[in-house]
Amino acid sequence: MTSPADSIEIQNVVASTGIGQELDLEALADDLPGADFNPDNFPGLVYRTQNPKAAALIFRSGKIVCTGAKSIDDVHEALDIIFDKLRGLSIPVEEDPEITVQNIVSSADLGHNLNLNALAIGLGLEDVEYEPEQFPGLVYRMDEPEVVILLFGSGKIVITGGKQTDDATTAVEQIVERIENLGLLG
Amino acid sequence: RLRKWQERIRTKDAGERNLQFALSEMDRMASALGAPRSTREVASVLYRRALNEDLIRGRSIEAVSTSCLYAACRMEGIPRSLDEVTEVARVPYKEIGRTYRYIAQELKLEMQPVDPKEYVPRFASELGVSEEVKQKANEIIDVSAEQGLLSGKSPTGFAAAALYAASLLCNEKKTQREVAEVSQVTEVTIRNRYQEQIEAMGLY
DNA sequence: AGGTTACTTTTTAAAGC
DNA sequence: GCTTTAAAAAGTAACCT
Repeated sequence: MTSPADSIEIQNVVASTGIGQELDLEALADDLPGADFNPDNFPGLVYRTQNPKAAALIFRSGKIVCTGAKSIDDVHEALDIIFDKLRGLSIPVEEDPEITVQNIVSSADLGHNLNLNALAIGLGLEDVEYEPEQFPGLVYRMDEPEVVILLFGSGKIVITGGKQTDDATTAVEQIVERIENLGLLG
Repeated sequence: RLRKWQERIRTKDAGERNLQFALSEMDRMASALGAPRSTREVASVLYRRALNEDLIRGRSIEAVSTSCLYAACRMEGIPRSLDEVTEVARVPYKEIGRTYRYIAQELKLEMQPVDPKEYVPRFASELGVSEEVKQKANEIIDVSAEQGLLSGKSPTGFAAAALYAASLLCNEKKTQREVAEVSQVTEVTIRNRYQEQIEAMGLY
């Protein structure tokens, strides 16, 4: 028997860090092949790593946002690549800049179709946003852990807003229990 | 002290002027949408509640007025789709949707999802089909919704497909194009929902 | 009629308007 | 509030063949 918690897959990890050094993004855009910098549109320089696949937003302040990685390890690997590139450009970067995970997006499968109409009423209309005319997913804001869950008619779900790896696991266990108690799972 | 008093008067006057503007806007849009007087009254009550609870700060009067009217139509059981409302509104679709969700949440309206059957009478009369077609469409909606086909689907597209299917079953055929026009849904969506619904009815 | 692309929702940091 | 980045879910839409 496979439980929904076993179907959890991390899809995206967002993290922030900083090199503790101001940067000249115009010069960096010229020195970093593949860098996208359009200060008129957005103040950050966009740099993409291939292995692991991730995108970094580098700011003038030296602060960096990394997104698109599939695991926390990948976030560290991607940022290490960027730190080394900067060092290669004679830009001083601290030994191990602190990296903070800001958001983890995961997907999972409850294994049964869901009646979203009944679920909206069962979970409580005050805690739920379900507007199928605008978006097919039901939006449920969970308090503990503090995450947002998108539930679809297929039983597939998305858990986002968590900062720890096990937030998604706890959230899935909680939502499965609530849906089961409502008699709305399978 | 006098300044504060004057400012209060000014704010109150501005609020009253804005309220009059909001009421006239809701009236204009309600007329354009063919919504009855009761709907305008519900919408104005919602707007006054939003005003009293200070929900308009940081939002445009237009967006709040439009959202109140959209919510009122739904509460009265005679919904207008966001696309239809957008056609007579002066704010974009996305802003109406976002403002509506905010107002519904803050005023604790506890809005139920729109029942596709609520679109049948209006779409049917615009198509000029018989009472039999309406009844058949309602039956198709109930049967396919019971089989779980409604989850995540647009109520407008669901109603449109049911009316298309019903018109065929009752020998009063309306083309997908005709149904698409009155429902503001694409023919592709009608086709997709139609296929699922006739299977649910055991009619393929 | 089908296929591709792209937009809707949620989350999160960053700097600045 | 907006701008940008990534990712999943499923529905709808626009455009092309």
